[in-house]
Amino acid sequence: MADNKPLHAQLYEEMLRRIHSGAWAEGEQVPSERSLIAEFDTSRAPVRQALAALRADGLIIGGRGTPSRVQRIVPSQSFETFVSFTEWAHQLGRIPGQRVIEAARRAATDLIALELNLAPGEPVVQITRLRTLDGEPAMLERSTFPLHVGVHLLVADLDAESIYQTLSAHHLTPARARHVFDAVAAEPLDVECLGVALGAPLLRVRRCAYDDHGAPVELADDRYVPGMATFAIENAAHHRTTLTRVPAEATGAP
Amino acid sequence: MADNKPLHAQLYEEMLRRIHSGAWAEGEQVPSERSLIAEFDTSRAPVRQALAALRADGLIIGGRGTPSRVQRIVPSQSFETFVSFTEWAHQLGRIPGQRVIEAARRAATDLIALELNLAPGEPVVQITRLRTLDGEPAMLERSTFPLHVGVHLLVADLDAESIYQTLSAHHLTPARARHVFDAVAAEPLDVECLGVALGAPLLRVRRCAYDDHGAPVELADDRYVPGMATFAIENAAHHRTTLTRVPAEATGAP
DNA sequence: AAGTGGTCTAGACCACAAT
DNA sequence: TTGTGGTCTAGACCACTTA
Repeated sequence: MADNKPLHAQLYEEMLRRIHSGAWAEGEQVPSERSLIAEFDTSRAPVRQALAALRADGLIIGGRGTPSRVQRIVPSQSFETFVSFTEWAHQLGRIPGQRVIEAARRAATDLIALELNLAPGEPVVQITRLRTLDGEPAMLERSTFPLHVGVHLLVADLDAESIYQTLSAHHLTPARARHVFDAVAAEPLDVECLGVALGAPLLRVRRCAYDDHGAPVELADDRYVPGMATFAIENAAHHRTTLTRVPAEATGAP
Repeated sequence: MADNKPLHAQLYEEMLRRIHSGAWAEGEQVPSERSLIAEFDTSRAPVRQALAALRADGLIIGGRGTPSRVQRIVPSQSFETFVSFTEWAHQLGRIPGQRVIEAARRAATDLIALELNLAPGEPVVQITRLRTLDGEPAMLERSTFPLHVGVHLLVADLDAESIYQTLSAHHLTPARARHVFDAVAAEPLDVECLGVALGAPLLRVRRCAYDDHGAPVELADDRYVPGMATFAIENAAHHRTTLTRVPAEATGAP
């Protein structure tokens, strides 16, 4: 193991391995802090810091008199999986597909310029794609990119490649995103691509993604066919909230 | 100040006050840990624990050689504010309202029994309420409670009181929740209560809330009028994801 | 009564950024 | 070089749960 990482981070990774390998079984007790201190021959702070990280991940619970227990093994989706439709579908074991409806270069409207931190009228690249799951229409994606980002996409084979992957190859990986959820009625283009009735309800997810330095990378308007995908949030008073995009059938018990 | 809270929690609250009051101005440096140790006449651990909590809330950033700085004053919503419509409206400075459409005791359907971890046919309490913001219809809430929870609600004045508050008074405070988002077409009852057209798109949020011990407390189906409220998620590769229910006008830049 | 996690003290050394 | 936060040690006492 690399020695450059802090001890608590190494302990965290080791504990993660033990949970995923089943050495620390789901529902069973985690060894006591004192025994972990003895095993790793260290002091209490790094052990507690590692355990706190597991706790924040929702992987262990309990305490206060009782030994901590392993809570669940299925983790929340990574940022990458959450942001990228392609990654998400692959993780589910389903086949993502896409068909480019339009890829255009045009001048930014005032609203888009504001969100992307550009001057009104500056050129942007707009790409409209139909996204499918196992061949069935699932979502219509309207994405807008600043020109310096979009140029890489105009020359890419978007019918075969993930936008996320293409951007990553040019060191334009999104590092932060804001998603806003609401419902809209299907417009004519939605009707044509998604095969729903005019005015049918669609789940709209508007996304603005930023790079490492906080510069806007993408502005998107995704419209999901109900029944194909939903979004789930688990949040608790005491630990980190987790986010998942889920196939619509799985409503999910505790 | 109550003395029963741990020191780090008291420090956290005091620091929160200073940030909200402007004593620690946005963008400015937070006093150094050493000076805070001196001021509060304590040791480093509680001070660092309080600062770590602020950091997890996204209220302060920085470090590693540089002093920490106050990041933003509008924090993400607490679990309580996120879960409770009433709390949320109050925090926005808007006036929440509610009208009970129905409050009934009936037998659980198979689906509801499954989600609430009851036997099919066991009694449950179902409450349908219209929620308003500044007098305008905003959301139709269909909640189902296990009988031992719901009995407290059947005798409460739900037109005046928050369900969340009523439950808290009986030590039934939700501690964990799962929210699932999708879009649905307005049904006749939605039309009647919310004043939208039949088939109009509504943002549906299905919620299952659990108490401290993991026992289901509430199963809800909330339908929001587009334009009255949306939900926003900020998620980053490296920080905790934050969740906010926002008035629909504010799309929000970085 | 014994064991657990929660909290706190009082030090120490480190990497890093600004001066 | 100085000050910052990041990490770690080696103790201690507490509240709580379980047996």
